Amino acid sequence: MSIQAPKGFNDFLPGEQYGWKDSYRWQQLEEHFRKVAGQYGYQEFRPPLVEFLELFVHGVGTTTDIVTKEMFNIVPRGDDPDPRRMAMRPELTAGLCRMYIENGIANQPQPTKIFAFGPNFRYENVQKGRFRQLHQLDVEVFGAQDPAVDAEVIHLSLDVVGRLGLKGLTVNVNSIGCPVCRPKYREALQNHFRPHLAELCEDCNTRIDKNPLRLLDCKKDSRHPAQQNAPVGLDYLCDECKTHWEGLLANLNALSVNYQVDTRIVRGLDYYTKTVFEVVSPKLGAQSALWGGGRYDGLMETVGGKPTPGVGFGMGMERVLMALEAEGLLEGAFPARPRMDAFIATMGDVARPAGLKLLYELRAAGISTDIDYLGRSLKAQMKYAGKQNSRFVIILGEDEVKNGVAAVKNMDAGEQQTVPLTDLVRHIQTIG
RNA sequence: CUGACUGUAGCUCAGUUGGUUAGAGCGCCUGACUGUGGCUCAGGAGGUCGCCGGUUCAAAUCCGGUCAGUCAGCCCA
Repeated sequence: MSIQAPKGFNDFLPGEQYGWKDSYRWQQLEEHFRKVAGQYGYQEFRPPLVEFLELFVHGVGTTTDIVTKEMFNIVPRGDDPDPRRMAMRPELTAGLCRMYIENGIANQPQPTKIFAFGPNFRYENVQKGRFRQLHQLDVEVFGAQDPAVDAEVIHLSLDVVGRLGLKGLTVNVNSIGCPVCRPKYREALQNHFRPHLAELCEDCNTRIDKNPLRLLDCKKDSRHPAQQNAPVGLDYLCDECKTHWEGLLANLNALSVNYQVDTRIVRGLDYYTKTVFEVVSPKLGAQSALWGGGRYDGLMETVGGKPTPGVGFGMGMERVLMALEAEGLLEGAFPARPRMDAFIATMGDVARPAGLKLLYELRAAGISTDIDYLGRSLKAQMKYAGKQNSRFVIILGEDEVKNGVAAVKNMDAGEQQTVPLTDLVRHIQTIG
């Protein structure tokens, strides 16, 4: 084997045989997302793929796995006067906050409703549904704390996949409070788990001081009795968070969103406050989360902006496409590749230049057209046109050129007629 | 990083208890008509059997190592 793609980096090629890696399906998923987000009033932001490392450290959180062990770092050249490290973005939210601050978007009409999508990079152990270059569809709302916005964002995310036919998903929601109430809950968790530390795993022993909420989503110790009767975060919410939580549920009910309250989801990113949610599919194996998100009212301040509430989600494009494939919905979700309108088959040295001239005339008229570049026989050109699924084959030989006509074969009907060159565009547009 | 499984043609895979020029299907190219696709038929191109070493008269096959891939732990999208 010669050189291969790096581990966790996928190739996307055109062709249905590539399944969820079919580049045409990716193109359609992106267009679909643009359309749905547009209908909800969201506008596209395009953050760079690289930011200063500092932004992600502050934005994503110093205790997160993403920052502590999964960052693709970029070390500046030795002769670069700016010595700051940069990093490939591991997620989109931090960069979007930076854009919002740096461009003074807060001075535009609020709230700011953003969609974005593209590749993110995490130095992970590769597995089914988990890659080092992963793609996300992302939505953020800055500048509104109304729980109706949390509900809108959740509804939007479900709408995106719902319109593609994906069903049987579980929507888990929870509230993890705010800087006012979370310390009390953290303390309650620490007091609850501390007596059992000797029986818990190494990670849990570290987490109890750094991030006790994540004791709850430890898989190793999930069956430990201390997990079963652990304090529930919802019981510790302050008045403001409690009101927000109840408002969220009321709004979700009003929108007929089918959700489950799961008090164990806490999310792996530090910036969340109040609402957190996760949507999982039963069809994906170990990496079952299709998307997740929540509210992060403190994030904008953390990365250097004025206090601004925010809520959003990141949806895994690979996982959505894989779930569609597992459900047999890939063909149904995305229409078939558009056909070519015409293929020009020429014979001989006289017809060739005439064919090339015609090729560009048809293209200029908006007719998708191709021609043979391998000097093949007429038979082989016909065969090739058939494989390309062209609607028409325009045949040019010496006789046709001499008479200013072309033999036009309708490949579906198998019929052929003689058409004046001056009438070709209209002929194809009429029938096609 | 740990564990399990897997590496043979572009793709999906056969390959017997080690034995001569390593096979099939699909795909690709050419021909069966000196100007007509899909079907059929004939032919062709394409492989240092992941790599290195060992055992043997002989290794795709057995052994060791190594690299790569897949899935799982962990974590998340």
